Amino acid sequence: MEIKIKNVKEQLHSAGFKLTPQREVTLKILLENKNSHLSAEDVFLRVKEEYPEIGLATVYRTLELLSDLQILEKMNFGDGVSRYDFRKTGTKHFNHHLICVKCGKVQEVEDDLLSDVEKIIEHEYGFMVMDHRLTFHGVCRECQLKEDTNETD
Amino acid sequence: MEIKIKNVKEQLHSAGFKLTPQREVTLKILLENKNSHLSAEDVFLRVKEEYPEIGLATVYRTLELLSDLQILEKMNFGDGVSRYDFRKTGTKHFNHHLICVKCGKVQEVEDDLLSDVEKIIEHEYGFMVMDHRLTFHGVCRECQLKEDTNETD
DNA sequence: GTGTGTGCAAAAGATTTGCAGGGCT
DNA sequence: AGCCCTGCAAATCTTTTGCACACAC
Repeated sequence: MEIKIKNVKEQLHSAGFKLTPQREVTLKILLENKNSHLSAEDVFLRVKEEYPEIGLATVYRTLELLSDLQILEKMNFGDGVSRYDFRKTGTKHFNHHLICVKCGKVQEVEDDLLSDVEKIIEHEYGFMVMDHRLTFHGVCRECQLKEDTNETD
Repeated sequence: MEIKIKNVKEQLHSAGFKLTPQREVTLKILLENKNSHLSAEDVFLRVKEEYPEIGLATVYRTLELLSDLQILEKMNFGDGVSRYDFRKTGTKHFNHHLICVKCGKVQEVEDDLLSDVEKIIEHEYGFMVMDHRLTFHGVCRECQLKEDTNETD
């Protein structure tokens, strides 16, 4: 369940790559911000605090490498930047996201709610589903409460 | 059901904008390529054939304007470019997309398959859903047939 | 010494913006 | 005249790439 750096190190080695200090710090930051869907820039800034010599290109290369190895998932919420987070292993990596249009928070939904929908797609459209992305835009619980209290919107 | 330029013209006027020749050609191209999910560049190149003086910035501005007016929907399939298509009016604009990883074709699913899922999200997560994006990645019927015939992949 | 990985700077690609000019009212 | 709209070029932003150097085996 828990992702460990040691674990990733083995995956890197078995694919012929090394766990360099830069990659290790990057991984550490990602582990500390699990489910935060950081952008490359976000990761870069945080890694830089701990490893100031790092270059943005290295962060991009690391994020791409880890995505290729299916350790990270690269996703895109339509705001022009790619965001990265650990790919869930147990759940067939079928996560959904709830994006609050008020506060911008991104919340994960780990339940797989789409198996029925997928069956329909496969039967009705003859489309063999390999993966899916589901994003809901709306207002999160906290912002709904805030709105009720403070009607200044 | 059918979108007409005249109709859009009225929407523009009531919002204080004009239907310029550039905007009209852009609309015409979009109408001719409904459900094709053209990128700004795609639209630009096609408009240019008919209206060579147009600038790319104008196309961007038109696409943004029409998206603001909820005539177009701006979407993003994670390939780094925004794509545009008419927003479906009848269907609560809840369309889903099937993206074929073999041939790149994007197919529309107009059925609303998510009303049950949405209820779960609202009840379980207290999240007020306003819109959603659902994309399936997989292999379309045609490419599956091609693969069966020609096992050269 | 061969190869991988890095930092920097430059390049590339998509989109936005500043500005002067054009047309309509 | 005033205002909206346009084309062009420049600017911006994200991401990728080229290159020389460093480090490991």
